[in-house]
Amino acid sequence: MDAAMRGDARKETPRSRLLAAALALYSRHGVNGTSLQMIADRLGVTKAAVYHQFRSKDAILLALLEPLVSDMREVVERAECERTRTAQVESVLTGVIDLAVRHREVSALMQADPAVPALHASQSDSAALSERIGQLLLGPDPEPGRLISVAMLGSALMMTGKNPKLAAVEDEELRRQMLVAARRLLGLRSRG
Amino acid sequence: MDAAMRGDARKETPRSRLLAAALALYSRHGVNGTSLQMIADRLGVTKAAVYHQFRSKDAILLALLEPLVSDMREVVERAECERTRTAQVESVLTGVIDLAVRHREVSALMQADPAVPALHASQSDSAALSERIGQLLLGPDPEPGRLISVAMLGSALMMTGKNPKLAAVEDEELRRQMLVAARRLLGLRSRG
DNA sequence: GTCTATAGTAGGATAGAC
DNA sequence: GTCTATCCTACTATAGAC
Repeated sequence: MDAAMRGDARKETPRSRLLAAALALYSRHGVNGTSLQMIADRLGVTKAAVYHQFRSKDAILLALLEPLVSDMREVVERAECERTRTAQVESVLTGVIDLAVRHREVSALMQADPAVPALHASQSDSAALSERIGQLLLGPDPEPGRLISVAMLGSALMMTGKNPKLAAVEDEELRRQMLVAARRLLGLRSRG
Repeated sequence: MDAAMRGDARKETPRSRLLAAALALYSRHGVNGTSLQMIADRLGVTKAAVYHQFRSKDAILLALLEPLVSDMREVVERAECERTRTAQVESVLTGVIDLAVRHREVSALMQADPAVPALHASQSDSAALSERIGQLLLGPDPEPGRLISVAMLGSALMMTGKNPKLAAVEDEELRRQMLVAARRLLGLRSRG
């Protein structure tokens, strides 16, 4: 299996190639800045061929987000089962970092692209999951300092993977360093 | 002077009202997701009236970014004059946080909207300023851990002000708490 | 400074042949 | 699964009246 397709596709299907092309363009130009014509051109086909794979432009975005949303749901549900605050924070922190590193580009897309909330308004709702993640990190009745640290952490975790300077950093290394930095940001002790 | 217009406009001109409307829509829907019709509708006028104030859609975005870019340039140039690494980091950190708080929505727009790099490719170039800010924070020959902390900090600083949960937080409080959190993230001692 | 009207283009999406 | 051809809508932008 090629290294570039880890995690998104087991086989090189027309569908998976289309999704990869769309993700690259969405990351660079934004969803609203990318036309179906641009996607088709990148694949060397016509728009009609794109419509054979997906019934609409929204369907492409949904398909791109689906694996991330699914992983987010799993992370949130697992963390919410923990019984101490410390364990909840620990669980959600490692879970979100893992997911942000595995889905680097899609995470940034979900965090920053205005087309995502517009789409999920009537859909499976990534916003609610982000909200639950925030609550887990905040805990009950947070001080302003905590509120602000957690807000900063949210942007940092989801957006960092897209940074071109980190493109060459291995997943494992990136995960480890992000976890250390996130603990510092929240004022947690590094685990011995 | 009304509290809502601090920093962007001394008088309530048609131009300043237009910029405020555009910024609100750009923040919510993205630049590419906002049409001139939407801006005109929000002001209760027609598109032609918008074109009387700005010759193109790009010109509106440029006018919105200009005060932030100008402040960024000032911050970078001041920091680059400092002679010790510690003083450079201190200067750029306080400067960027101050600017990110004063221009909360525009900062997030510049950081996250794909229309901004597309525009500045041929313009005054905010990308080069961001690059210089990154260099000041990184220093020469950074370890991977530092590279990743600084990448996280960059997203965090520019995006945090847009967080709706922090809308009620006063500028002064937000600035102070962001500075404390940023120091923790970078592993700096709080100033005594 | 705002309007009506319109040009010219590009967008998402569909129909039907191969 | 990909094509050509087309529909309809929305977009940016301009011209010219008030």
